Amino acid sequence: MPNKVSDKVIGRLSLYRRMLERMGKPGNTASNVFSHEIAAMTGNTAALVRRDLMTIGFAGSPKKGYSVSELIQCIGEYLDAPEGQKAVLVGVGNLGRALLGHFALRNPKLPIVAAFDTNTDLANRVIQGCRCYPVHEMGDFLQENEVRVGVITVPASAAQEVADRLVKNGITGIVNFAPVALRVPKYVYIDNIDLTMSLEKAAFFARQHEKDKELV
Amino acid sequence: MPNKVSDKVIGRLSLYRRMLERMGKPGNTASNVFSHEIAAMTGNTAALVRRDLMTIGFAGSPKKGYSVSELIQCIGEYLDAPEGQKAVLVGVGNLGRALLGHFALRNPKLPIVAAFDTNTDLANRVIQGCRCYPVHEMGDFLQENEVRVGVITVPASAAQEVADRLVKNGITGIVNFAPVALRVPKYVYIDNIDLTMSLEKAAFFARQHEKDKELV
DNA sequence: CGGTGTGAATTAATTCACAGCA
DNA sequence: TGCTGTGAATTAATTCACACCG
Repeated sequence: MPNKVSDKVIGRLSLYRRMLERMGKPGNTASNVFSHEIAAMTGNTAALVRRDLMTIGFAGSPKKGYSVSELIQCIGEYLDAPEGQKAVLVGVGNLGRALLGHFALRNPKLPIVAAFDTNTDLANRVIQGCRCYPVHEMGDFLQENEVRVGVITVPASAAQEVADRLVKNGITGIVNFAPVALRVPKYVYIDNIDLTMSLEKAAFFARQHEKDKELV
Repeated sequence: MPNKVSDKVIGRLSLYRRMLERMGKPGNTASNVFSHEIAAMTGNTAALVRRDLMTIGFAGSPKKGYSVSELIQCIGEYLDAPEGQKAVLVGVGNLGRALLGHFALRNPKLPIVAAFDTNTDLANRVIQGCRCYPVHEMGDFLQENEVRVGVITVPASAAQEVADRLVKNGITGIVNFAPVALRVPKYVYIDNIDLTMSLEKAAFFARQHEKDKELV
């Protein structure tokens, strides 16, 4: 049904949800929010928040705003697979381990069910609550468990090969931390996270913005 | 000079450079590239590459394309601070450690010169080649070393406080891994990297794209 | 030809601005 | 009054398409 929704909208919805869940935590005092409040929490404008909610067909009332719990549920129905979705991670180096810890128990609808590495010493060890397997078992595992989401944290030199194997075994969504442009079929979604690029951008704009400092 | 260049252009330039450096590595056989080759390496279109190079005023020749070494140098002059730039990292947990390893020796013009953590057990330990200090020494360190770039890898609950202290002590560019919208003055650049969002996006589009699979 | 450089056109993303509602 | 929902306008990002060059 949700035909042609942009990457950016999906990203923001994910963020709205996380912030709303945090809101609901302590005494759950506020059961309603206004678009400008969501905007402030997430660093966006109120108009953009309303647009985003429009695209998932969620309506509020001018008087009370949006129901927090209903909105969380609506975003969940939109974003999550009803029966949940399994993900795997490939490359259990420093970064891989850190991410396993990071993702563990984050979204119960989207667990990382296995990790793979060429280092056979890791085989069957459990890291951050996630069991590791040797890479040669990856194909079978993906097929048997119908995994569709993969995280790549191997060195750049191995990333294309890993991507090829993931795609061959049914993965259609990838988060890639290796600094290479992976070549995959058009139907496979890739989100590239380039840490070096991010640092270099921050450094560049740190210099740019420093000049404007006094003006503000 | 470079007034009003977008975040995206800067990001791509950083990526072009990295790919070009990789090219130049082995026998340095190819000393020239065409825009469509850069495009293929980085997952962009040739037209976009040419536009980006236009914005930094780099010209090639129709016959030979662009000189690899000259282009690397030109991008460097554009992106890097001539005398280099120091960065720090705050929050030496799993993710922080992994990033220290990742950034170590990446770009010699942009070293991570120190890490900070509330855990005093880490004080003066050297992790991934980077010395750790207790957070209470952060302000002085930043001032004395004229640091302008910071990486935040603390838990969400501590991120705003850390950001405030960074900004107060002169930081104008931040890479933020905590899932919160940091409130900072307008002149401070922030790149938010939200790992959970990335995973959820990949999961969403994995499902979307699966439907189109046969069509491709 | 097979490139580059670039104005013009297009498409995507965001904001404006306002009617309508409780 | 202060919000939502949304068409229209605006702004940003990318692609088109073509003159020109060796």
